[in-house]
Amino acid sequence: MKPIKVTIFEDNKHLRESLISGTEGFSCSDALADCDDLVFQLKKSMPDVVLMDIEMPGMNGIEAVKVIKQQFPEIQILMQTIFHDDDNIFNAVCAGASGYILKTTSPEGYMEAIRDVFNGGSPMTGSVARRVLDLFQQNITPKGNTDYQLTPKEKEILQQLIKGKSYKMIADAVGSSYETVRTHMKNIYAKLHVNSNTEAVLKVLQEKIV
Amino acid sequence: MKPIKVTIFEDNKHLRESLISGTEGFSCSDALADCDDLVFQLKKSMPDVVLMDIEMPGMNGIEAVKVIKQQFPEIQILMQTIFHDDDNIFNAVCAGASGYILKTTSPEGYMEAIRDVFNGGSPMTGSVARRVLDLFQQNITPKGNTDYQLTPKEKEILQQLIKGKSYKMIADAVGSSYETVRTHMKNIYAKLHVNSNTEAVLKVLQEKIV
DNA sequence: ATGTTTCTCCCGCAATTGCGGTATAAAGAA
DNA sequence: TTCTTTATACCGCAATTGCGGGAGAAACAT
Repeated sequence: MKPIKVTIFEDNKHLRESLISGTEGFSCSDALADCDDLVFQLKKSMPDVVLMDIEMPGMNGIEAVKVIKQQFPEIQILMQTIFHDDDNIFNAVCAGASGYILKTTSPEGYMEAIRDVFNGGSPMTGSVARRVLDLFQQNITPKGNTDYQLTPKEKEILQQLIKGKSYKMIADAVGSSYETVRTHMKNIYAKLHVNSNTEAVLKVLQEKIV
Repeated sequence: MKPIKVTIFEDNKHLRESLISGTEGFSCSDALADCDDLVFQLKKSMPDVVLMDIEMPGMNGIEAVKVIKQQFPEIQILMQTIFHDDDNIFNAVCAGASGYILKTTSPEGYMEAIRDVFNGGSPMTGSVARRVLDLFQQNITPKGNTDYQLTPKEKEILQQLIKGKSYKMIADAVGSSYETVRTHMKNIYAKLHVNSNTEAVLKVLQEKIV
């Protein structure tokens, strides 16, 4: 088992450098006090995980996340901060950070979090998770308040339609004849008050019908 | 400080009932083995937090979440499960659950999680958080990773197309002839590798082109 | 000066779609 | 039982779209 290579961006880097280097299964590929030559440094050390301080001198930690994710999308980024500043954490998450921990976290917690991001997880506190969740739920549920009284079959056909299929393909997919699909489509158009394929697809996607 | 009122939905409910009742700052308002009369039961006990098992007899735990959130949006729901089944957890989160813990969680972990959801947090494991995060970032970021080399005019036409307009209407909108629009569309189709109006619209919307 | 790209426009033809009918059978409600 | 809804299926015709060409003008790069 190869050790997880970690690069640390932190003001007082020596604190955690020894911790990581001294723990089984981890290796510290680099420890930097600022974000100068960010890309160059990372190219040299090529870490699996970056431990990034949100409060950095010079380049902002969140800016750094953006740069890293753009240049090295495969590197997992774990944010750390002294404050429990939801806004910053939230921005970092949007920028591409995969997890977030407080600096008050125990050494074991640190290693656990690093292992978690490396394995594709996103360790974070409940309050951060909630903020992400709220925005997420808001985005996926713009409330299909309008009811178009579509029958099950009609919805089934619409689901195929919004995959970009033609009537023939839909007929095949839902097990009805081509002509039957056409009949259903006529009824769907009437119910949705549209008069083209495209309009129907747009209405379904935008109003989250089916 | 009033105790946090918790209602438990679980198969072997007695396990946790005593735990919650016996802990300072918590009270168990109810403990139910199934989701019969869900709304009636909740009206009676009016809990702050619902501890819901994802694997429930009768009504599915996720369905229950939907019902509860619709009827009592202020109740916080904490999911619990034996398995680490990302799909179910993910669905639960979409349905309105605010947090998620494994049943193997320690008693202290349980109380911590309940306190967390009550206080507006969303306790969850790293892997669930990651799934939510991924979908979230996908919906937020312009996602311009794919470049189809569309010309300005082609993009302009696509913008009209995703409003549901026909070629004739587009021609009018962009100030070109019907035939010109058709020519552009041909080129667009070739660049996007699609062969129908619907597919083009879907690709543009999904990949946030234009 | 020459080639490339972009925008422009037209023709033709096949396929698909939009819309108007008609019609039968099963299921459910009145 | 009769009426309504849903799903099934077909016909015809007009309009639109998809795809194959060709072709000119302007802008831009080499």
